[in-house]
Amino acid sequence: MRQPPNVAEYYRMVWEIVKQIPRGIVATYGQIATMIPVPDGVEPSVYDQLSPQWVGSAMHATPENSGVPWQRVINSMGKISFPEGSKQALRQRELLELEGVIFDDKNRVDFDQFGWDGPDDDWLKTHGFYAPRPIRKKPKGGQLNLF
DNA sequence: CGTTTGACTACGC
DNA sequence: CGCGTAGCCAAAC
Repeated sequence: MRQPPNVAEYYRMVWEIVKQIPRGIVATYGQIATMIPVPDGVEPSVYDQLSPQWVGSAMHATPENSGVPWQRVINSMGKISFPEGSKQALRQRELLELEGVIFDDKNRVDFDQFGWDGPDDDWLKTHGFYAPRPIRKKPKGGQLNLF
């Protein structure tokens, strides 16, 4: 399945979540997927496996001028998921760099520095989404929050 | 109409 | 976070 059962509904949820990603921050396809409840009729194992691609499809289908910051969603390797050097990849990178996101010499973004932690619990509760799986290994800003 | 191709990720080396 | 591949299937060629 390259598309979820309820495409329109699923895409709507994806876009709603992506709109919450702050400027200068990036999230992964899989991260967005884990925030959305498994659709009825879909096996959880199947969902885990295909949902990241569904999110990718949702990004592909993002309407222009919809205000959805599609450029802030990249793959789990911290890279842009368009062929390197392609017009679309350059476009996405340009948009992110304008927001202050930095790419290393291997065209990767450091999640410890720019990774998203997800919306606040209040927003998640209100909209019925789960908190995303942690993408950063180190605390934000590398600060020490040990009391 | 058969083949290729995905805005992906987890997993095994 | 190196590298290759399975898993999935609608849609484009």
